[in-house]
Amino acid sequence: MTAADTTVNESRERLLDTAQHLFHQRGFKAVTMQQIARELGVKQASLYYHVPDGKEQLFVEVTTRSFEQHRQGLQAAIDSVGPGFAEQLAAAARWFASQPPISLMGMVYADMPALSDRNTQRLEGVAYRCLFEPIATMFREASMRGEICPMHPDLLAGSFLALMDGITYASSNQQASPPRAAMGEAIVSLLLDGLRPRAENNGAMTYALSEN
Amino acid sequence: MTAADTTVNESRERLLDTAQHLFHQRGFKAVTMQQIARELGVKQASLYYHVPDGKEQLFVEVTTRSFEQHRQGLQAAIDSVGPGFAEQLAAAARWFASQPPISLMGMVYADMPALSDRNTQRLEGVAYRCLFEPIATMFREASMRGEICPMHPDLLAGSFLALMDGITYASSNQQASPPRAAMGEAIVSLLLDGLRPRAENNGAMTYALSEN
DNA sequence: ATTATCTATAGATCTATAGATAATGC
DNA sequence: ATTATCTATAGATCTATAGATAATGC
Repeated sequence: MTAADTTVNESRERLLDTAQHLFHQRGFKAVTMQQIARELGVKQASLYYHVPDGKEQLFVEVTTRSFEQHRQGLQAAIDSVGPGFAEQLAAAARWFASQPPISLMGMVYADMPALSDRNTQRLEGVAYRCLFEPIATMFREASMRGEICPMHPDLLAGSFLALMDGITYASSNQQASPPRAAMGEAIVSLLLDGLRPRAENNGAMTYALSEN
Repeated sequence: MTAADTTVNESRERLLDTAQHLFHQRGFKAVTMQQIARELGVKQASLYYHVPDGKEQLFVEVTTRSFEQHRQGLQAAIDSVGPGFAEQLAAAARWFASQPPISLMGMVYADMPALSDRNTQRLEGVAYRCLFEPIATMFREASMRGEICPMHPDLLAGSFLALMDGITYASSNQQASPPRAAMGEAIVSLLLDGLRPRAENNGAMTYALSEN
């Protein structure tokens, strides 16, 4: 515990990565320490050497880590394209499409209720700060610059997150679904221009109706 | 089993209602037979008289029932407003806002992996037929009538479902969130007109920027 | 005789701990 | 001596079954 604090701990990192992957794919309750151990090729009890505080703490740690990564990547993506809102929204969508799914709504539905109140509150706070806040700020600033119609930034941020979360569902569930990046682009243009045909149709629409 | 098939079975209905409520609020794995029994004021083992095929079959039954109810209500809502797309979309949104949440994405994330393959496929089929199909058809027909820009109806249906699912999340999670019906309206106008300011701004936007 | 409950419990998991064991570095 | 694993297992759940018990209707 003393020297390992500073040293890069290879085994522990592998454990966290594996747990993160499994948890975010199947949920806290559905994943057992047994399964994580099997994936790593060790015995279940051996995990507790690296994670002495147990399964719930492990979940909180990897989820927090994942959300922090999203905050950083999301902010970098938004900042990388300058102050135009349409570009920022597209950059945010590309970021989500490039990342492994988070199933935010699934977590709230199934994982949070299984955690202690303290951990639920903590994770909700992290989710707010890392995912909701950066996006709401983007909408709020665009609104103040007059680039978008004045709608409640919180509602827009929640809608955007729900849509990004939904891309996961569609692409895992549907047979022969389009790539996630293309779905992200289509959703961005939907959010920008809406469904109603415009007089000045400048061809921003992708994803035209094919068959079915 | 012989006479009870036709007779309305009061206790069994109460059991199904309670199970449906709990399952769709917390998920298949998180809800125990113990909890369902406690809610009903009976002992856990007594449930098996009404549901001899066990917990998983109970989940499949109540989820199927719930999806069928959605199909009926959704179709009735859409049909009740005639052929105008904007009205149909608003009616569908009102339907979802009026119903207890389904957490469709949460189910796919957490519940499906815990079921047998057979039951997963069955429920996916029911979800497709009851939720996805009616909405995709609405978009497809509006598209053919030229009322909306030509975008892939499946993508639009998935996006709409994700947004309706997301309303749940926002209204359960956010402090002092607006009522679900108002969020539904705002999302409909967002989908119709998009975020970009229009020259001919006919004031369809609700939910104007307030504070924060 | 049928219906609907109950008590008791087997059997299956799952988390987490205790203590042994092997390998590595001083 | 420290690090990282292992075996073994206690203790807590959870599902589902077996068989007893009470109430109702013929």
